[in-house]
Amino acid sequence: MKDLKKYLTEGLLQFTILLSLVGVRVDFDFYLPPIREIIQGSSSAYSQIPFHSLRDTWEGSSLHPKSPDLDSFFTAKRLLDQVRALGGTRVPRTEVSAWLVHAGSGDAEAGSFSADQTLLTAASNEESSSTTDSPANNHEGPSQQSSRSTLHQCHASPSQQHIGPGAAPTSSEYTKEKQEEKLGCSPSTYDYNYLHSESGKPEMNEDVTQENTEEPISIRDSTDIDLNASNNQGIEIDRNTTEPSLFFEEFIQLLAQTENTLEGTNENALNATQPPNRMPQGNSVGELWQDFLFLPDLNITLEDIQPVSDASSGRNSLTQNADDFGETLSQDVNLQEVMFPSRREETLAQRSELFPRLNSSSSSEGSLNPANLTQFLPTTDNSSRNLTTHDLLSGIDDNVFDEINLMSLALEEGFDPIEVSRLFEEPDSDSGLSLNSSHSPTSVSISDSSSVSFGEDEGAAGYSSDSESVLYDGLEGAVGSSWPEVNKFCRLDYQQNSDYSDNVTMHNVHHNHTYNQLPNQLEPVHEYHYSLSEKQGKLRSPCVTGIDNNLSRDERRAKSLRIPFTVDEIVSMPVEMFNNMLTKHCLTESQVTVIRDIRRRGKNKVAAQNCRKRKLDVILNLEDDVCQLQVRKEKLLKERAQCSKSMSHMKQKLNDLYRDVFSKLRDEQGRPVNPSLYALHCNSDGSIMVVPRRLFKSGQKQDMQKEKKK
DNA sequence: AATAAATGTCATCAA
DNA sequence: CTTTGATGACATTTA
Repeated sequence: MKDLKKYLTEGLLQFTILLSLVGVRVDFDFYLPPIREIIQGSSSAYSQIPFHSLRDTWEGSSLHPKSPDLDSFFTAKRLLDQVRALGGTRVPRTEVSAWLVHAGSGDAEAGSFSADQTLLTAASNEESSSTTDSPANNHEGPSQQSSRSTLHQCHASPSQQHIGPGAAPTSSEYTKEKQEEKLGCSPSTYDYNYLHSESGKPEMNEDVTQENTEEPISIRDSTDIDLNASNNQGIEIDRNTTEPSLFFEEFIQLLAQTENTLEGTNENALNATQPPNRMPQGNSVGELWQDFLFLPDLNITLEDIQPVSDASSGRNSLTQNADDFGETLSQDVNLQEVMFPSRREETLAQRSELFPRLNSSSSSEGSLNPANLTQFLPTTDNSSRNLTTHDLLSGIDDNVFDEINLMSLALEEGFDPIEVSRLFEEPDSDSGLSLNSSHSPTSVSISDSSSVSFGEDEGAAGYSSDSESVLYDGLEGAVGSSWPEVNKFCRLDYQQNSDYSDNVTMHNVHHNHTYNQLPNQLEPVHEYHYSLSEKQGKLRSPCVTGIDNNLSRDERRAKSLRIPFTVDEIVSMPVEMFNNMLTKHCLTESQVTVIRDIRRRGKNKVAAQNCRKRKLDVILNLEDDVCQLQVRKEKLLKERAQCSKSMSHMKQKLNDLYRDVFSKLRDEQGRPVNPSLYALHCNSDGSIMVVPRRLFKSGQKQDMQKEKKK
């Protein structure tokens, strides 16, 4: 029993990791510059939120705007476009989220479309039906339609929250909105359906079906709405930006629920499963993660999960979820084969490359069976996501898993950065894992550490000598590797240089300390390294150089001084913690100096980024103002021309009238009145008098004088 | 190799 | 006094 629980828990953990990772990538729409501007407005820089701290938070699981993962995003986007081009039906972008979540949904096509089918599965089935044209999918029962209606609702509703005139929240506001949505502002039906159908409890989904069938919405409705919504970028964007994180969080909750289900009984699961909209206030992703990670004995392998899913014939109650899970897996694989048979092998190959890393990074003693994992991985996506994340999966490299492992480790340690750093300092510890054991299980730690850290071409920096290898021994991961940014920087290089670790083994590092403006503060050994590195820097292999570029100078400096903190930690930690760190640790003077420099520079870097962003915003705003003023000026000029034209017209008419009046005027003798001698004077009371011009002029002069006096 | 843009860094000021 | 953010100016990196 407990083993089953552990297996499933571990499997779900891995699955969640994959899902969350994929979700992160899908979230890239958020970083499309124009779209982002639409959402956040142009004043995001004023939010004063350090980018790195934002991305280091759970909320900031979204990527840094400048993250190199944008490449992955664009790749995924291009692939998605290809998918759309393949199928006759154009896939709305909204469906991407659904596909991704489908990985976690219950048996997608295990049987007929029953009431317990998840809404997201329904969505994915819709896609598969439209793309593969499977006959089975053509028989769509009312329950499926109802599920789709739910999908439609949950997609439309949250997006509308952001739609509105002038809806351009700043980044902080945007984050707040996301949090509000996560806390239950999103439609309850959506959360309810999603989570309960995920748990695979038919009795729960009956309610869902009843609820949904009240308002049956056809599949096409959903699609049409999505397509229409694509005309409105706001809708589309919001959907893409809010849902992935939502799914991720809910998935974590689902895992906890699954845990409860396995621990207790099935009937308890119903009670334990609460509607997501009643999610406790403090149930942040981090807490959920923490709760999850505190579950005992997570050390299981996917290999162990496989028998559970294979036991579908048994169909006992405890393995019900696992059964559905396994069926989903195979189903997804089949879908992939149907849609992209040519890519099947390629994808599998990439995944099998991935597995050893996952294996080594996920559990020290666990041995993942690539074949099993191959079946496992596709669950994170279905047909469409296989396309969009074909590269993404390859992008989910060891670094990502390492990050997660580091985070979990950190959580287990109470997230004490010091403790985490100590973990990193254990050369043989798999918990140090991160960059070490993942990409090349066979390589030794030293070689890996060097592979990750060295080779920046910056200035005179050079890492080509073996003499400093001792300095870095066991420090891998201590600097800049436990946070997403650095790992993401490293990712592509890992992918492209799968065998490079062997090469890198030969490259140990020298550090350039000329960067420091106060070289006298540095220990003499560093000066020595600098002189060496300057000479040998150009001799480094391009492979190492590419990886080395991923570490900043400060990171390398910190590494060289054996500073047991990451640059991000040093920069982003609060002042109190920072001071405590300086006092509690026996740091040398040079270390303290470097740490302070790192902190100062890191802070200033963020400040400079904000400042520049702000300046750009100001410039853009001024340009906008100029454009608006020019438009207004042209408009005023047109108005003036119009006015002068009408004035001349009026004058003409007045002259005509004047002449007409004088032509009919006669003096006492019946002679016509000379208009050059007389003028028409309009009194204030509206009466008109014929006044001799000299009197009229003198009267005008008097009026002028009076006005001047005033 | 030259160049512009982007980014990092330092000095300085103000809060 | 220290810390932090903002910003101009300069340096360095990147495209």
